[in-house]
Amino acid sequence: MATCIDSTNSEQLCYIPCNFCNIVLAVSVPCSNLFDIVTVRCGHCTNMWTVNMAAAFQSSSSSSWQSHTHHLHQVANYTPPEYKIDFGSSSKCNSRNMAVRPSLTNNPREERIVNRPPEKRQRVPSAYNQFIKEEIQRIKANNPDITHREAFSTAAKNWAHFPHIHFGLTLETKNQAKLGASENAEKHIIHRAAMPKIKNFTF
DNA sequence: CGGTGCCATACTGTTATTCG
DNA sequence: CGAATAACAGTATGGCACCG
Repeated sequence: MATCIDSTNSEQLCYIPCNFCNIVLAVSVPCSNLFDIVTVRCGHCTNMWTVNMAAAFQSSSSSSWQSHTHHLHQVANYTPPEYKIDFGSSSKCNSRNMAVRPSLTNNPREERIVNRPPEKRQRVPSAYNQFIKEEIQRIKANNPDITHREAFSTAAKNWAHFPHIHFGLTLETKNQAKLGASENAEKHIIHRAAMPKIKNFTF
């Protein structure tokens, strides 16, 4: 049924085919929920269904993994407009919105040229966008009285001060280059436990 | 007065354009 | 043709202006 691949230490990227439109959704599932029953909503057809993540995990045997590898590679490199998925009925992750991508296998280069809207471009939110979104929520949760402007500013500074935690992207190179500089920003250290869930987008 | 739309914030990534 | 530069879109949301 579903196939899961390694994403980060805290989340697992799973590919779950939609029961209704057969589109394969890339779902980022927290490791704590990997063996729960979660509700998935297809961003393409908007239908919802439940997925037993434990069964999904077991069904993704090593034999089937080979046959999926190529397809998943295509999924991972596809950058369509974002679809949302939520775990509405899951008691453990009822408030999370997950970014998912339908597994259309269009040529990214071709889409870049052909599917360009005539006026406004629809773009997939970058890692920075994701960071800001979740960081603002976190800051406001910690400081309910803070203004949105201040929260936004703080989130942006956190991003600027911690390039090495940018969702694990280019971790190795940036970390080496900016490790020394980041030491000066020690006072801004964010409680890692409170950090937004890192999504290892592979666009 | 309610609904709608725009702007502001910081910053990055993508795309288009220009120039050597 | 490749590099450099500019413009724009995206993230959330409060506040303000405008219109019916």
